[in-house]
Amino acid sequence: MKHWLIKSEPATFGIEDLAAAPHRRTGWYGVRNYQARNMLRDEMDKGDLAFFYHSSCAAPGIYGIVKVVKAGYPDPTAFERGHDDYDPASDPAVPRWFAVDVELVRPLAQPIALATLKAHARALGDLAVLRKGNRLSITPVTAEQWRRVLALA
DNA sequence: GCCAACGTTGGC
DNA sequence: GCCAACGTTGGC
Repeated sequence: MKHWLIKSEPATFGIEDLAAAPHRRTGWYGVRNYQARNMLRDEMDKGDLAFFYHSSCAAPGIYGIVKVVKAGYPDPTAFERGHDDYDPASDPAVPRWFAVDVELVRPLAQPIALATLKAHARALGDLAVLRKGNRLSITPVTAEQWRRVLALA
């Protein structure tokens, strides 16, 4: 089982939206970056766990834990004419963009602020979300990093 | 709003 | 293949 960190802007879709979703599940749609696409398509497996991270907000940080409940499949929004994430270059016969489904395991009673992660940067090693200029919306987390991050909650 | 970092596009 | 221009991300 692998571990990940996935980012979302709470103004668009936050941990509370996931908690309110049917079966507390959602399709992780709209990723339009090839590196992240490759992880969705090739590396994320059913059963993997991920930190749910809020970005571009007043208090960025980790707000919950989610589980991958469906491995990579073609992102349907790429084929929806008129959808914000529609990509006319994505041919259904050769899909360009992928998604997974995630389910909320639990929100963190005490979210882990980005500032807290930074304060423990040394112990967390090369945690991708702490890298300067990091913009990837999906990043891998090692088992050791996962454990150490959780210990900060 | 500012700015650094990065990805993508397109001319050559 | 190079590289400048541009758009986006995301913290502050």
